[in-house]
Amino acid sequence: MDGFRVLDPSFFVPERDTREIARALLGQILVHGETAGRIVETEAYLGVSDRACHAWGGKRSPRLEPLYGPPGHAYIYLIYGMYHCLNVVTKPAGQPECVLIRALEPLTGLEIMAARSGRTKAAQFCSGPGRLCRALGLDRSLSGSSMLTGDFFLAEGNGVPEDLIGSSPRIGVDYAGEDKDRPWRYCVKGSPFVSRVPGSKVKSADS
DNA sequence: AAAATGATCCTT
DNA sequence: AGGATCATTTTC
Repeated sequence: MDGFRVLDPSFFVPERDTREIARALLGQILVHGETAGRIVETEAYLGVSDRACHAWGGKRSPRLEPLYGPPGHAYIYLIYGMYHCLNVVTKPAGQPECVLIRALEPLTGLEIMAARSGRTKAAQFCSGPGRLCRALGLDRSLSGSSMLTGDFFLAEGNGVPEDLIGSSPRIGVDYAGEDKDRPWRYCVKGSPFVSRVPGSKVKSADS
């Protein structure tokens, strides 16, 4: 049932730019227990100099500690009192950069995802950061854990060719001033599993 | 101690 | 367009 191979730690070499990692994560696989999906949408958050990043200005708090941890670790937080968002730390400890995973194409455990989400269309199970955490059963108890080992991990996929990757401004960061329009959101072009089609205001996967 | 605030999603 | 819902942060 498994057959997923954990992503090699060299994926997170220190000199690799977080935006490049965000692009390279497209087409890789996110696994938690019996559920798994192919990453089709990501956003890069560039640490202390990025006003949209939680660690902007070097801010620290107990919630943010995982973001200052080693690459390949998860930073998961609760948003709006009801949804969780999953980020992958991209840089060595002390350098708080990460990639927000925004959407997956469901691969395994479809019935579990359907039950958790209360939905019937697979295109709606994981099309959004809150949705995918709900469908995979992720919450902040997993924040700070490594995603390069265990039953919650990143696995090798086929990647996505450069010409199939689109970029657009990040979602929901209007507070970020001069950084709010930076095109650091990446989507697999034409994928029906992304949260919103770039350029459109409306959710793509909703009926 | 109290108030404000979300890297969202769902319903009207 | 507005409400749900609460951990975390900010303000008093």
